[in-house]
Amino acid sequence: MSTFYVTTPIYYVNDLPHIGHIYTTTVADTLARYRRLAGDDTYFLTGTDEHGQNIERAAKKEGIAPIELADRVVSRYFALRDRLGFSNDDFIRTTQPRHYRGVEEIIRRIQANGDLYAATHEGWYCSPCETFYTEKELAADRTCPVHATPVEWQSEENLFFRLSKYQQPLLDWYRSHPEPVRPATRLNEVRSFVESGLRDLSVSRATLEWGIPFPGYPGQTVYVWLDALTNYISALGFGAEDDHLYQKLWQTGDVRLHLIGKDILRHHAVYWPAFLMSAGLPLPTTVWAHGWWYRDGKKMSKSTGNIVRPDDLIDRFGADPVRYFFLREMVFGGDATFSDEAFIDRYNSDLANDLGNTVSRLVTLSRSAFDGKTPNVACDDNPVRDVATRVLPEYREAMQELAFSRALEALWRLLAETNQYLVARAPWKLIKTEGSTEALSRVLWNGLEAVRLVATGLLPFMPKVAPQVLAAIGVTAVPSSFDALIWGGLPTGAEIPEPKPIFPRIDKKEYLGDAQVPAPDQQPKEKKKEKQKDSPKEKATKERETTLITIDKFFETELKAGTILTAERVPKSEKLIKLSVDLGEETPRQIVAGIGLAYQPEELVGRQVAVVANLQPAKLMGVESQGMVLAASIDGKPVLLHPDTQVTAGTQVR
RNA sequence: CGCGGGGUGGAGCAGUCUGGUAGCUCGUUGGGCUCAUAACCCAAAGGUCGCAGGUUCAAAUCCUGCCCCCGCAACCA
Repeated sequence: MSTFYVTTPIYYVNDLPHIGHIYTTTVADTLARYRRLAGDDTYFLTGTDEHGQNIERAAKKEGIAPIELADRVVSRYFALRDRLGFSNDDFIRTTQPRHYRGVEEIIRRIQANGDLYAATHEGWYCSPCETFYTEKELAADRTCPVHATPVEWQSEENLFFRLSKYQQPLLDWYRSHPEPVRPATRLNEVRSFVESGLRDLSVSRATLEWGIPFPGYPGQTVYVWLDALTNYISALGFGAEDDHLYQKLWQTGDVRLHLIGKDILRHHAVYWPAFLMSAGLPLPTTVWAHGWWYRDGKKMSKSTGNIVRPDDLIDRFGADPVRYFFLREMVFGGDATFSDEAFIDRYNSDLANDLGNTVSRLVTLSRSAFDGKTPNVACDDNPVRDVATRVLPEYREAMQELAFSRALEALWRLLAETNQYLVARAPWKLIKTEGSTEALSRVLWNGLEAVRLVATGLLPFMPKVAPQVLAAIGVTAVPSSFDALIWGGLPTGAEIPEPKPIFPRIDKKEYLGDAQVPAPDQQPKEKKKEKQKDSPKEKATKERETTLITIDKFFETELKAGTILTAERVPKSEKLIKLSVDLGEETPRQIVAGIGLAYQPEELVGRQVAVVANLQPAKLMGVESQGMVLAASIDGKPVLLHPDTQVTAGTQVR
């Protein structure tokens, strides 16, 4: 029995779970369930990354300890696990003692190998960011690209990992077989990154409090990736007295698979293997990166205010259809679009029509012809069986390749064949003309058997619903292995319950129509592509959306009418225009506005605009902006507001 | 020269590594069936595979150049 160890990234507790987490974990779960059924000694790990400045700061802001914040977010992940039926064998948190032990042990080994050295890390330091920037990263006048505040040249004593030493070993590893990084485009990407030269990596911070103390270097804290990546082995007991899981699954394991999003490819395909090489430990067998989900990538409908999150779909249709959609719609490795319309189309045509309806028609026929039971004679030689024996190996091959959509297509070919077969044999006619004959029994048994095979193949994908499908055709024992995945397993003469729709059809118009009516207390939200990456901006928007402010609060905003004196494009920027605006003050204000896609600088000069006058100055592309020009936003396209008649520059707006 | 992904019937995609009749799902049209969740079955229409060159007996696929779209970086203050 070979071992199969699959991991998701550990998720940063800075953010609540979102579609990206749900997706990766769903993939891992499906794979793990498949491998268990296939008979592999399977272990599935997920968890959370809980250290770092962001957590520290966010916790401080709320006046709670970082671990309290982490606990809170972790509880959300547990809720999600229950909701989506994730079958992870363990959940690692980087704040757990076992993880500390693992990190300490890997550092000990890396150090013993001479790959750690202390050096001065010099650079431009922004203290609000607690980050060093390179000259190139700074804004034009040497200010912080995030805060636009001055940075200082600081040097900090840090520990460095000799990443450069592993450039060639990594390149050799990429050449090894089977390909350690997949899909191939990602392998190319990472190879060209390594070929361009590797610099040693700083692996500690002196300014970081919330993290693992660096063993042997008081005052230093282990920096993110060395900490986080080690979870994959610390969770197995690496560095602990009892490390039997580590020994079985990692040290001598057959498959060590990391599923990741393509954004963290470099860390998993460069840093992590380099750390492992240095520590003298086995590398992952495969790092497999998937793409992004885009949301509503195409326009869904003309009416705005239509944001339906996966949560809503799960609430309404259950977790399994959403799991199905994830795995069927995205060609694993590529990008895909998540939209409600696509979901409903998939649900209706694949689940309601192809699967649900096929079950329904077979069950109805069988119950009426065979007294509420499955047919009493089985059949071993027919076109459905032929298709099944062809399609099942395709399904299994695709699953081995993580080609989930192909695996599902294969199962669906069997459903299509079943429907064709039914039309060809017309059992509903046989019932009328000949009654419950052996011939009829064979026909219906074949159809039901095909459904049984499909449902069995769907167990990894839809762990809650697939057993319901089996129960609907009289199979009450849920198979625990793919021994069940061969022709002939359907019991004859088994009781079948009264059929009820497992996948009720969704009325698309009604559903999308409903969703399009925003709740009364909610502003219509701007619809935009939503990347699954963390976006602080997006979160801020969410928090704001229903907040009412007092009039006093509003008057804190100083709005003025102003006249644009000059306008020019910010170099190298596509949408920024630098304006100087007369606000009735001694000197005109320099304001940068993101309206360059909608307006030409020439047409702006002389116009009057509404300006937020008491906004904290900020740097955009290195240019200071001392205010904000107000504009209406149509699908992100700005339309400037201006006074109805000419007014004196500096006139108050309220 | 910033990095990356993409351009294949109306829509969404596969196929490109390894050249050989252009494929899938949805949608459309016509027909069939009536067991079934307005479902299912059959048939048809619909494509200069972004453009231009090149290699080849043969190019969606390989080579060269170009155009366009989308993400990210670093931009709605």
